[in-house]
Amino acid sequence: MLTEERHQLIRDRLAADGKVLAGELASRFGVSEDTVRRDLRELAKAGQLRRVYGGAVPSGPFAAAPLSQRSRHAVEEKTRLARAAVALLGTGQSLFIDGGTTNEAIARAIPRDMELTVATNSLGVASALTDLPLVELIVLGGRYVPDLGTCVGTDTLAAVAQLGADLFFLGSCGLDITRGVTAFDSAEAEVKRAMAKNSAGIVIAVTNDKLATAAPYRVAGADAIRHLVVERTAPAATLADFQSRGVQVHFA
Amino acid sequence: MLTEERHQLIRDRLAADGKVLAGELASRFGVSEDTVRRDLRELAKAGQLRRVYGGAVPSGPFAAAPLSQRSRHAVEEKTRLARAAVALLGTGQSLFIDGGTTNEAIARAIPRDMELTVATNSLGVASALTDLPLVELIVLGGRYVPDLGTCVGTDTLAAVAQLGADLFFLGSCGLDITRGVTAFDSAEAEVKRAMAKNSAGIVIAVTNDKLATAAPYRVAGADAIRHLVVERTAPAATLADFQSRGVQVHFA
DNA sequence: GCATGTTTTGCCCGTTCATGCAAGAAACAG
DNA sequence: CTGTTTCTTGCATGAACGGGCAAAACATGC
Repeated sequence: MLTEERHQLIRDRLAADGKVLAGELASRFGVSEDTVRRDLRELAKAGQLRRVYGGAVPSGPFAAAPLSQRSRHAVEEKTRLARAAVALLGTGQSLFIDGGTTNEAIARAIPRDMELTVATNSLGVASALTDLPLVELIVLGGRYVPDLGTCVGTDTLAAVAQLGADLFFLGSCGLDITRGVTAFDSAEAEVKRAMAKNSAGIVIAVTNDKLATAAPYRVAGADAIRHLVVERTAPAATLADFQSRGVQVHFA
Repeated sequence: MLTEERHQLIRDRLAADGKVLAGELASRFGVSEDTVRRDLRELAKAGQLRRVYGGAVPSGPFAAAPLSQRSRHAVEEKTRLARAAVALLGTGQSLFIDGGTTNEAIARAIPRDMELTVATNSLGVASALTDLPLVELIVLGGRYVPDLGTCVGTDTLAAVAQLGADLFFLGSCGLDITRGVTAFDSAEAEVKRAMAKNSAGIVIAVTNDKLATAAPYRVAGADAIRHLVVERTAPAATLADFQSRGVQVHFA
């Protein structure tokens, strides 16, 4: 039984059943579970499946949920980031919040007794805020983009143009000291630019994997950021670059 | 049974039924209730559902009422109504859908392979539609009203004015043969009127308790309704009144 | 054929993770 | 207010995990 042969069978079985179990594969292939675990580890590294305790599940296309599941560590890390980001808020402020899982975590981290006015084009953020009695919520409508979980387009831009905010929580982007804040989608970037233009300060909370990466569309320069919320393990050199541009860095 | 697998099944069931019960899931999965509770807690932490006493409901505006209040009969009845309402749809049509639990049930009942363009001011309806790959979703933004679960105001009206639809699913209102369709809120009624004006036909699906009741604000006359979807147990006399005004009555 | 280096595999061990159970707290129903 | 159900927390147990190691299988060069 060749290694490559096993890999192909695992892929097939995953596509057919939607999951595989390490123990089951071991007995089916006649190899030890350690070998199967190694196979799964390699396939996961290549992005062909997602490793979970006890086996593996498909990655990507099968993850139909808009708030696609991330690893447990990522969830907790984002929650920590969110708490630190919320600490920047003052009662009575008005905010723009756009899309991304980190921004959704921030929305969930807002305490119930905080009075705010929030405008968002993210359905996830909006849903999280509907529970909060003291938050005045303004939904920025438009054409909904499933991949982003947000609304974009001319309608969205028109709605943003009529509003102003103290802070703008800018999410799910690439962040690079020279290229600044960048987005993966043209229409998305346009909305972000409009929000940035109409707010007094920009807040960005990112996990380490987003630091020092860049996407095609430019949103704002690094010096436009007022607050940057990062993990404690973020590389100090990168942070120093941002700080030299006047960015205030906060640790989760 | 993989933990991840249970999580996916819980998400699916929640999307299909609008609720899950801890005990029921435990026996279905063959695990202890503690494990199910842990699953629900994790999913709630990730923002994928909202935990309530006895089980969980979808996150966002669905969750306003505790589980006890959403009686089993009402959920099942609304699901039946929803199926009958969806039968009125044709591929490629464009729709307005406004708020209300019945309209949310209708949104959830739309099959995955149906191609539609849907504009809605209800966050609950929008959330339900984000899963559907062939639905072009337009979110009608504006000031969010927690009690209604919908957006209203001038922004909403402006967005509606730019659109047209084949059918308008008008929800959560009073219905009376002489006073017609009525709403509880002034701004809400205004949005409903705008949607009615820009659509070719109005569809109303109601449970029996909404028949022959009226609210302060008038939306449309009884003869403006094209399709009325009701329970099998709806009083025949009332239905005959509507039919004499040219309303097509459909039973769930 | 023989020696050598590489890859694969199985085993061991300390660690992490999922699960069920028990006890106390909280929420609901009557 | 009282009893019951459900929930959370802590804990113990067994399964799954990753890393290290050595043997086996394989490839390569002489």
